[in-house]
Amino acid sequence: MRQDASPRQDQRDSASVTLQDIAAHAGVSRSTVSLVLRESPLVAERTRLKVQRSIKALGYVYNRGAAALRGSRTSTLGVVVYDIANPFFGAMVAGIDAALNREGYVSFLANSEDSPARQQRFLERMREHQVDGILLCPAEGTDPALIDTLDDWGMACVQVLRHVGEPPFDYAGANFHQGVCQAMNHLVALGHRRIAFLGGHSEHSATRERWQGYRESLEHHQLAYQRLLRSTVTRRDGVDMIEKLMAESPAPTAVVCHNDLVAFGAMLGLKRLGLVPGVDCAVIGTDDVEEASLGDPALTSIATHPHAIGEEAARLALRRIANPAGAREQVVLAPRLQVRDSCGAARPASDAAVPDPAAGEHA
Amino acid sequence: MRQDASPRQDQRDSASVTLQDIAAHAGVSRSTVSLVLRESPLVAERTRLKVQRSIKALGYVYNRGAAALRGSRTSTLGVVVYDIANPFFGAMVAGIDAALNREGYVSFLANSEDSPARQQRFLERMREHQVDGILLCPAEGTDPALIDTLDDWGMACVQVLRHVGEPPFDYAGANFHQGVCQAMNHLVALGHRRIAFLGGHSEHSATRERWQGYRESLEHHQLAYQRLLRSTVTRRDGVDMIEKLMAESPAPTAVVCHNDLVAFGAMLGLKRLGLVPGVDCAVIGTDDVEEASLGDPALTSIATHPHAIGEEAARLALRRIANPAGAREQVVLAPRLQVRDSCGAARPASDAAVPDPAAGEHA
DNA sequence: GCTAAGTTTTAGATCAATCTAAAAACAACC
DNA sequence: GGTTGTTTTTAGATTGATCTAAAACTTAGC
Repeated sequence: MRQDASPRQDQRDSASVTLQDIAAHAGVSRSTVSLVLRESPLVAERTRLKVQRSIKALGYVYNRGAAALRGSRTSTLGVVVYDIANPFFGAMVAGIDAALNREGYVSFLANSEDSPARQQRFLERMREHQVDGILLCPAEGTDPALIDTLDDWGMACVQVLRHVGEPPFDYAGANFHQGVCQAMNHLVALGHRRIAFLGGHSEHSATRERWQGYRESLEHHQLAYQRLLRSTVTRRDGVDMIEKLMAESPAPTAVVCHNDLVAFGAMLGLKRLGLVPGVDCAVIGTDDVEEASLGDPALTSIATHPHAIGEEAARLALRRIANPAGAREQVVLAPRLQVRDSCGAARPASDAAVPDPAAGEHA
Repeated sequence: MRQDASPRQDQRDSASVTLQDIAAHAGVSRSTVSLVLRESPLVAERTRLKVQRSIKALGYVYNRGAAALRGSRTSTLGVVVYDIANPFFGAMVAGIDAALNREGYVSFLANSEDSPARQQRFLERMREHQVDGILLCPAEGTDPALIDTLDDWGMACVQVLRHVGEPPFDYAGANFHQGVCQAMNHLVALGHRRIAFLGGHSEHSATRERWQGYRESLEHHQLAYQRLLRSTVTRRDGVDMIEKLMAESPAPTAVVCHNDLVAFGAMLGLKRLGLVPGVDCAVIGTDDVEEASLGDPALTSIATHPHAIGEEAARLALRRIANPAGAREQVVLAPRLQVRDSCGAARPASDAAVPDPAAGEHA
C-alpha cells in the first residue's frame, strides 16, 4: 500500500533489532558490529560494507540508552533558562540548538521561572539521566555552591548570561558593562548631560555589570546628574519609571534601559505624556530584539546577540565535556550600539546651563 | 569545610552508588531495593525504612538509563517547534514544561526552523533515545506519512497548533476558525463592511482554518468586499500589506491579521501613511501576546492562550503514553476576543453608501 | 506439630550496548 | 614449514537496573 522507501516491511513488527540480530544476519560477531557502528579503523573494508548492508536491511536503530550504560557519554545536555517566553531567551535557545545539532548532541530544556527549587528539581533529574553537561542561566537566588555541586556530580556546567559564585567558572555572555558605556558615550557626544538608567532587579551579575557601566560613565564624563531606578524589567515598568522621572525637576534628557521591553515602555510613557521619544527625551534599549527596528520611532539599542551567545555557550560546554580538566573559560561577546531614531540630540531649549558645542558636531 | 546537609562526604569519590551497594549496606537483596525505589506495596514497612536510610546514607542516584533499558518507559518526551524565538512558542513551551514537570517527565527540545530535514534528523535521534512520545508542531512541507511512521516507531505523537494528514490523530490547538468569526462579528457589529484579512503562508492547517473563518463570515454577513492577502507573518509583512491595501480604492475599513506581529506592522504602516489605527482603519490581531495591551493604540486581539495549549498538549501526550490504544483526541481551545482600542467603529465619513445604524449601538 | 495460605524476600536471567584481552587469520621472512 | 608480526575478529565480562519464578518466612487452622 504505502510506497515509501524505508524498509519497514522487512522488520518483525516493532520488536527492536539489536546488534545480535545484525551479527547473525551478517555472519559476524556482536563486537564487530559494534566496531562498525563506531567507525573503528580496526574493521576490514569488506566486513564493514557487509555489516552496513545488514544494518540497513534490518532497519536497525541505535540504542543510545544501552550505549550510555556501558560507555561514558550520553550525548545529551540540560539547558535551564528562567523565562523561555522572553524572545531573547528564545533566540538564545535557538543558537544553542543550532550548535548542538551540528555535533549530534540533543538537549533537555527546563524553564525555571526564576525558582531555585524548580531549578534544583530539574538538575537532579538531569543527573538521573546522566547528561554530559548543563547550560545554566541561574535562577534568581541560586546558591553559588550549586556550581561546585554540579562539578562534583561530574556534569560540565556553563553559566550563561548571568553567573553566580566566584571565577574561575565557565561562562558565556555579553559585555553589558561595555554596552552601557557605548550608549553613554553616544549620548554624551550628542550633548546629553542628564542621563538616567532604567531598570534592573536585585543582585544579578548581568544587572550589576550594567549599573557599573552607568556609574563609571557618569564619573568618566564628570556628569553630576545620577538617577538609577531599580525595577523588574517589563514594558509596564518602563511606562511607570519614565512617568515618574519626567515629573521630576530637573527631568533627564535621555534614558538608557535595562532591556528593550523597558525601552518600549519608556517610549510609550513619553507619548502618553505628550512628549516625543528621541526629541523630548532620548531612549536607548538593550538586546536589539527584532521589534526594535520597527518601533515608532525606531529604537536605538545595545545589540547583545542572543543567538551567538547561545552558540558560544554550547560550544564551550562541548569543549569542557571533551576536556573536563581544562582551564575554565569566559566567553564575553562585545555588544554593538545599533543607532536608530530614538536618541536625537538633547534639545538646546531645555534648561541646560551651557549648551554643549559638541552636540553640533555629532547631530 | 562546606556546611551543607548533603551527605557528600560519605560517598566514595564520584564513583556511582548502585542498587548492589545499597543492598549490601542495608543487608537485603538488590531486588528488594529495586522494589523500595518503585514504591512497591510488596515490601514490609521495616525493610522499607531500613533501605531508605541506606539510600540516603550512600547518596544514591537513580540511573534512569539503566532502568529504561530493562523497563518500557524513559519518562522523556521530544518537543519540536519551528520558531522558538517567537514568544508565542516560548509561552507554549513554558506550558508544556509546567505540565510535564508535575508528572516527573522531562523533554528534549528542537527548533526545526521549518525544515523537514532537520525535523527528521531530530526525530530519528529521539527514536535512538527512546523517548515515550513527541509533541510536534510540524515543519512546513512535512510529509503526512510522518505521523504513521512515528506510530510505527512506537512513539506517541501529539500534533500541536498545526496538523498534517487526516484524522484521527492526537492534536491540541486553538479554534482559529471560531476566533476569526468572533473578530468578524465584532467588526460587523461596529458597522464595518469592507474587511480584509492579512497574512498566512502556504497550506498550513492553522492558516486554512483562519481563511475559512474569514470567508464564511463574509458569506454569513453577506459582505461583497473580499480581500485576502497571503504572506509570511512578520511585522514587516504587516507594513507592506497595509500600505498596499490603503492605496486601493475602495480601501478596507478594517483588517484582521494572521497574528499580532502582522497587526503591529499594520498599525505602524497606517501611522506612516498619516492614518490613525482604530479610527481610520480598525486592526485586529491574533494570539494576544503580552505586547498587545501596550501598543499605541492598544491592540484588539484574538487570544489563543499558548500556555494553555502547551499544557493540554503535554497532558494529552501523557494520556496517550499511558494508553497507546485509546481513541485519538483533538483538544481545541476556544479563543477569546480581547477588545481594546485598535478597532473603533467604521467612520461615517468614509465612502460607505449607507451608514449602518448598528454602529451606534456598539460603539 | 503439621499443612495451607499468605506475605516478603531473593537468585538469576535479561535488556542492548561497550570493553578487554585473547584468539584467529593472514602475510612476510628465513 | 615454522616463526614472527600484523591485522581482524571474537568470546565473555560488564554496566545498573527490572522481571520472573521460586524460596523463605509468617500466620492461621485443625
